[in-house]
Amino acid sequence: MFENYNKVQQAVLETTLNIIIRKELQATSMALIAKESGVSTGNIYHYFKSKEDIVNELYKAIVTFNGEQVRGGLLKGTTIREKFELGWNRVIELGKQYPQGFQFIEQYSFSPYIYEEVKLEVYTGGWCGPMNELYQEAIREKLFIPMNPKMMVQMHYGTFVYMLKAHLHGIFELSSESVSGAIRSCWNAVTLRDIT
Amino acid sequence: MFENYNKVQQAVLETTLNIIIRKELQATSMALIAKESGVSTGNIYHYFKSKEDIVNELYKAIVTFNGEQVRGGLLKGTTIREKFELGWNRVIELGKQYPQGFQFIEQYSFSPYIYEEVKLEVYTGGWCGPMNELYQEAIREKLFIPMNPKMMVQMHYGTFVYMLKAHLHGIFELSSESVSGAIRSCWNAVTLRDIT
DNA sequence: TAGATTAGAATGATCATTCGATCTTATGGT
DNA sequence: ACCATAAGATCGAATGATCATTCTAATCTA
Repeated sequence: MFENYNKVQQAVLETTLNIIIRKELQATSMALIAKESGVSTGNIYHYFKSKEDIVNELYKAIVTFNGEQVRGGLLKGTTIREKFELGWNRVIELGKQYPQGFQFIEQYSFSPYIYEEVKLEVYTGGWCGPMNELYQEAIREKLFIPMNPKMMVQMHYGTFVYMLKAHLHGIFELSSESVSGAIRSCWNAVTLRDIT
Repeated sequence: MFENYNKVQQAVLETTLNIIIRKELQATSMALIAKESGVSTGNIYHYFKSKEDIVNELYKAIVTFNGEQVRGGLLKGTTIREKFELGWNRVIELGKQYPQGFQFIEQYSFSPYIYEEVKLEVYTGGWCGPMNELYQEAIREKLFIPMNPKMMVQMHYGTFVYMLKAHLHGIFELSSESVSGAIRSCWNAVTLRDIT
């Protein structure tokens, strides 16, 4: 997840993620990050401009990583349906595999603490664009109902986010059958058919 | 939203909500709450045990209020389909009408800052229980596909949460047609039919 | 005039950030 | 091969600001 950073930066980013999820941003002090990461406060400031900078870098790293993974899934598919399934599958897999990163993005994607410029930079390089295009194409081919494609993507993302949240909070288990069932149900929700 | 509190408490809760949404919890200082609410710090501590207490009380107040509204919608309907539509409509209306409350709950429902006991207390008095039962009934009557009802409710809630989030961030407008379209699409996603 | 309410300065803790010193590493001259 | 030296990396104590909370005195109310 942090391959593009050096050892010290990796330690700081990983530790910060860990503490934020465990104790909230406001309880995440530089002293604590220093202690848990094994990097002195002085040295942290050698690699990061400020605390804000650490958190924004963390955000950037995770969303970029997720974007690459999901785009990879989208490219693997050939038909629209295949791309749909592979793409969303990656989203869910990422949430299961990196729960802390998932929770962090969930909590901070709408937070004023993350700079607008970072959010934008990351949105364009993420997976939303390609997914929006996929939906657009599906509408053009009369496969999906004529709804705002961006809205559909957001809604489907919300579906999986809450499925993952509930799973991470132990409300229910998430078998591969229930995942594919959920994806299929989303597909059904937006494909054209006669009954209303 | 804060009918059960006195004038001072209302001012403090409203101001706190406002600042938290604008500036994050960590930038929400008692001094700022005092200044913006017109209540001195000393007096705030006359009505609240601590800062944590204010935030938890805020959480409780909003979720309780939302719970009452949505349960009211559920009771108004007679058929399952009507209850489904009226219930989710209330959820969306609440988000549109009280965007700050909506955002606050969204950000803090999974935060360690809110006591587990408050989350639990509020969950039982909220709308999740009645909605779960509605889904359970729909499954029993072979109207819905045989999926974990709690999971379905979470997924549908996520759908509307992200629709609202995108709307609040100006990605698209939310007409009453697109809202009812979204609800219909959720209904279609889980009702039984022949095509896969 | 007693009790409840309000005010805001005082307190002590904690925090982000800075700074000067020490340690490590890489380089180049002998 | 060996050392001198400079540049970068690391450290943790010091700094000054800010914060949650407390306390005492003032004000209101019934």
